[in-house]
Amino acid sequence: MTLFKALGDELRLAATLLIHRQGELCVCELMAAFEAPQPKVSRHLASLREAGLLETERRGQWVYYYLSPHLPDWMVRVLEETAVNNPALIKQPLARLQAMADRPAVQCP
Amino acid sequence: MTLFKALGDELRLAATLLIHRQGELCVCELMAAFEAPQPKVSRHLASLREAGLLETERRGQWVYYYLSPHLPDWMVRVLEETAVNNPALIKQPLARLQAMADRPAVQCP
DNA sequence: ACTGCATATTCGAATAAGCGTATATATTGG
DNA sequence: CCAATATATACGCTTATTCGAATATGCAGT
Repeated sequence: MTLFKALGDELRLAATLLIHRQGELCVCELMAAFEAPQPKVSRHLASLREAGLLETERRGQWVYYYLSPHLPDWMVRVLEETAVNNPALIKQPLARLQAMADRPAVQCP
Repeated sequence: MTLFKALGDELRLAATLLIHRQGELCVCELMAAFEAPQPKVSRHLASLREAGLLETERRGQWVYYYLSPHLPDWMVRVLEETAVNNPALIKQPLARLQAMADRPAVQCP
């Protein structure tokens, strides 16, 4: 699966941008952000990982997804170019994420 | 069809990059460059046009495809970033194009 | 060990993409 | 008008994607 094929699905694209923006997110946060059923989110994340875009780290019951540190710089630039010029893609998901109650590891102590 | 979906097919991606690099190309030149049957090339070009990436101009019997001048700058940057970092994508097609005999409007008089 | 929660995977069905063959349209030159 | 060339489209078929529902796995706390 090539980069563009991986980003060709809107959920995968928006999830990738949201994850990049937030540093890392777990599956349940993405479910809330996109109001999508769990298997759907999980499957799309799996294909992003298989495409080499994301990596995962389990912490307790949660699995966190983050941009692969091995992603070539130009791919990161493509993502950032896309994010800057398409804020609408993640606007609502970001709002829902921030409004989410009981987020597992909120970054602000 | 979004940008990334349009570029998700390898022929569409490579054809777009080749067209961008060459300024414009007609269908028969792309057939030669990619050694692909005419309906296949034509269909993929049509979907790139429907996606807003390409526009066409008929000159005589030939229909020339070129990057849409209305393409947002960031999309052009994405294409150029991709081209610079993936030269292999169009290397052989470019060689076949340059080796092509009887090209319709060769640019060097 | 058992329960609950988070995540992953499997399965079958529905939909969409892509392809080759055949055919249609457009243009040029007799 | 006719033939030849370039391009576009329609059709039937095959293969990929995507989905929801159900099930499996993995970890935490009791």
